[in-house]
Amino acid sequence: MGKREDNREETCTAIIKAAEYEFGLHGYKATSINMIAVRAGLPKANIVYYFSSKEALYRQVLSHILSDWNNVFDRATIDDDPAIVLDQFIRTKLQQSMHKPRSSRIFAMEVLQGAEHIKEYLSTELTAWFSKRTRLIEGWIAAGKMQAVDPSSLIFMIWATTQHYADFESQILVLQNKKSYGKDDLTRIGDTVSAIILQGCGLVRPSS
Amino acid sequence: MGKREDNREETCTAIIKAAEYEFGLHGYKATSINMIAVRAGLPKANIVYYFSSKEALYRQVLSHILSDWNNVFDRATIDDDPAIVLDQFIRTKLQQSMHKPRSSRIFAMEVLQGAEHIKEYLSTELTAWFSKRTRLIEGWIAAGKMQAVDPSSLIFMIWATTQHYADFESQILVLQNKKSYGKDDLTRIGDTVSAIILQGCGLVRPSS
DNA sequence: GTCTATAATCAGATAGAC
DNA sequence: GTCTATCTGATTATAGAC
Repeated sequence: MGKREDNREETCTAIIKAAEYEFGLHGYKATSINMIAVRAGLPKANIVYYFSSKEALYRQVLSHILSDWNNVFDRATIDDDPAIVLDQFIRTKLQQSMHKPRSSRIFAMEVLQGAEHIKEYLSTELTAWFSKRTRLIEGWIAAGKMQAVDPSSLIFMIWATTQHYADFESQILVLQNKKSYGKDDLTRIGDTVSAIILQGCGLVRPSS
Repeated sequence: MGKREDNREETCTAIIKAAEYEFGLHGYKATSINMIAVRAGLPKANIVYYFSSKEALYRQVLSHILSDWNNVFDRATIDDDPAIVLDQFIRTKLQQSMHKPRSSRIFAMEVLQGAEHIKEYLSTELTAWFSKRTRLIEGWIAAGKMQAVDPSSLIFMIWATTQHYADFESQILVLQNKKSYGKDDLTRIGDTVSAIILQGCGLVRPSS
């Protein structure tokens, strides 16, 4: 009995991983249960057996991705230096984006198509996170720690820029005549993006 | 005969418009020919009659979108003021993004899924445009008109930020508890984004 | 040229053998 | 628990009537 349950868990994990891969490549609708089954090395009926439906599996994949999205920014307070926090936030996001591009793409496609499956997450968890962070930025501005900027636009700008490298990877690689990102790319892009945004908010980048 | 051809052209335009709408809402795969037919007010066989296949219609929609994408930036030269050009570029892109969100989303989904249908456009037209623009920025930097920044990252940053408002509209509206963008949003966002990016490049925004 | 009816294919989900 | 075979429905594309 113990062994069986272990197998079940392992199998489920393998299926979610395969599903994440395929959904991240083709999107929800264009991914068939069979594609996932082939990648997981299982007959397609097993997929449905473990996750009753394609949509249920997709929801599992989504929540698996969202649970992975915790940031440095989460723990920042008004006493912290906005330059250090924002720099870290940008670099961490960029790293996530370039390290797990398929997760980012699944999320992007979900939002692009109306975010029907994650409406609740957006309107509860993320909204709470977002209003805390905008208030923190307002606090920094009020305390004279940074220039007056619209906090929402600033956060969207950081999200947009960092996710762009995952979501538009195919375009970027063509334009730069590359096959994949290198380690130097991550550094160069991080430096540029962080420099522009920090300086744009009247902040000085930490020298570390 | 003249009348018939006129009708044909009108019908084709109506179909492309309907297709753009539906593809922009659900993406390529999740949009059925029937959805397009219903929106265009035609029987679905007519869609296939005018555009031999779903994919051919999709390609038409894509090229229709791409032909619409000319920017202020296109005509800028080294003698222009980078502050004015970049400010205009940002605001125009933002306006396009918020005014035609579905076009932006079709393009985004296409790139997200590997850009198979527009590989040629990316590697010819867009690559040419891109290398011209990066060289222009390098020229400005060499001429001391702006601070040294990585030109590619700067362009990607502007693309990412401006498109974000179309592509992630559903997320943004939830987070800001709105039903749609207002005219004031366009102004506020344009001001913030332009201010951060220009200041981030060591430029002073034109006062107009 | 325009549309109805239909063929051919492929998807998600189920029933039931092992 | 695991897998094969099958059902049901939807989709693209075509054939052919008007």
